[in-house]
Amino acid sequence: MAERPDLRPRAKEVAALVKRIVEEVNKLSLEEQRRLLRERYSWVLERRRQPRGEEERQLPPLPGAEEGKVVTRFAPNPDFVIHLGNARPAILSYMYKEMYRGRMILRFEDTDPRTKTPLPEAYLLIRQDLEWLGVRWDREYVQSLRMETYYELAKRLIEAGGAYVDDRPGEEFRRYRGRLEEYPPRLRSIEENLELWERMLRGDYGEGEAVLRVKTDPKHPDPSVRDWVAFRIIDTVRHPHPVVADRYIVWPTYNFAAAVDDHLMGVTHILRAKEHMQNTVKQQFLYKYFGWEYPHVVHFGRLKLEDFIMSKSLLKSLIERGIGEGLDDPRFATIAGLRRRGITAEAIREVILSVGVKYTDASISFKNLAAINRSIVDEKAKRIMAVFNPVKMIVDGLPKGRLEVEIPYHPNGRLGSRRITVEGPRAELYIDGGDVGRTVKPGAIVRLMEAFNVEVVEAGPYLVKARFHSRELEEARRHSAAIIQWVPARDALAVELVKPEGLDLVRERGLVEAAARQLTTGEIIQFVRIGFARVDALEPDEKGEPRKLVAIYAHS
RNA sequence: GCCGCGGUAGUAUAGCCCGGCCAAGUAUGCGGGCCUUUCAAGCCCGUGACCCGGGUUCAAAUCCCGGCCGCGGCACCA
Repeated sequence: MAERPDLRPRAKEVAALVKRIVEEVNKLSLEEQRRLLRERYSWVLERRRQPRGEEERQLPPLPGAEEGKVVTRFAPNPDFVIHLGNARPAILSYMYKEMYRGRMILRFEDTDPRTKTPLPEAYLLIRQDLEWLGVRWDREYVQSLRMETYYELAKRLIEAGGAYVDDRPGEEFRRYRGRLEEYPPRLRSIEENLELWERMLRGDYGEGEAVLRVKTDPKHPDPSVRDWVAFRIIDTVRHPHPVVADRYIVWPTYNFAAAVDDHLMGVTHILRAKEHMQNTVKQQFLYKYFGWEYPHVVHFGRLKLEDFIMSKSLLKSLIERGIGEGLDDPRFATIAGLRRRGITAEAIREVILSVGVKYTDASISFKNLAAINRSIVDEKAKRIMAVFNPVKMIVDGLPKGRLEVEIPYHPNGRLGSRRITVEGPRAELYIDGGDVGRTVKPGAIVRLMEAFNVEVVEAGPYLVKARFHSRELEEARRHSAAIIQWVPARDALAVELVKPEGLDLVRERGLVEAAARQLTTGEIIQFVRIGFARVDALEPDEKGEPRKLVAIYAHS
């Protein structure tokens, strides 16, 4: 019917016909049906074979977007670093800009030195996080450096009769809420407003003593829309701004600054979370007064990482109380925190792309993120042997002399290899405490991965004694031997694996093979049979030699 | 409370605008198997969803109405 709309008026006839034929076909045997299908209707089979939904995932088109003319923006408040939730508008803005070969703007919205005091280092950290995410922008603005522009626009707005100075206490305004038309400040002349505005700028008013309000619909169903505040006074002597200190006391609110900037900067498409929906309504009043055209807006729901604290203020207070190691604590869902625990930018981009632009909130589990990350990291991560809660194993009966094995860093062989040597006839090495008593028990044949097989003689909690059994892998297979990782005692390096678990950091201590000395900070590796981890530090001793490898666990 | 927006498997998403190629696709998770010098990866099989109720229609995940549930906003925050 979808293909032949011309048949629709005769749907009843068609339905009857279909029914008859289906009955007829059902009378045939399965073999008969197959044969007929192959001989007479092979095109049906052809079509079936085509996989569905295999096309590359793409973002839905942007409303009103023109190739080469799209301008998007990401406008963070530098009072904190960005987290996975903020990454959504950032990445989507960037992807759409790329999709339409447009431009992207990065704008720091730092117009509240009092309750959302900007963090001086955040300006840089946010840029770094964005760059790491692969987000590239074309122009950059800082709102606190654009105050003169806002003042000028405010004046124009007053001149257009779109705003008035309200020098009464806030309660007074609220009292008039139902009959705003009669609110005395609202009735002031343009001249009077201009004069009062000049006095605000001059510093005649203190905090809370005067605001500039935008004249909106006094009967708007949402009371917050009614004559919203465009400028207020902030005592910057007491609350200095990290960029402009106490140079200004009259500050635009978010709705004024953002609205004006979006137009001035030529933004054509605003991609933002749905908590801003009411703001669109408010800002449109300004656009009407100025005779501007409002950009296209795309709203989407929140993106949550399950079991992670996503709230900025909560994260902030945790850090202030000294819980956590800072903005990049691996327990936090900040971009820096995720990076530090081995989540790649590619994985984050993929999650955000897969979540797309829906109104509904999305809650991603870490397992899900990990699955995506694993597929990215798997082919690049060196396989390294490390043992935790190490137990010493003494192997006797080895062939005399040097036993040298060359082990590739990755089964695909593309990551190079390292050599590990063992000295016969008696070797000391360490195995993972978790294996002792399980697969490593008296009488068992165990293969030390990539090296040789041993027969366990004694398996105590602190010492395992074993006897060399054979070299060949086939021999291990014949005995269905467990294959375990191990570390030669001679030049083992201390390792600490930090596992973020909820709000805890569990530290597991162990030993890692000597090759770990060659790793670099930031590298993502896989501890064989344990999981993926990111090298956080190679701590040196007094002589500058690596003393300990610190890695943060990512996922299995 | 008022205003706005949503509701497809455990999770995320496709399909909804424009009703019939949808007895609903994909990814991940989960269960099982194969393969493998890792408990990773890979391969195969299985699992499981249109919030509820009415209506329109030959035909509803898709359109309409009602309900329920969830989210967001209601600042001199952004």
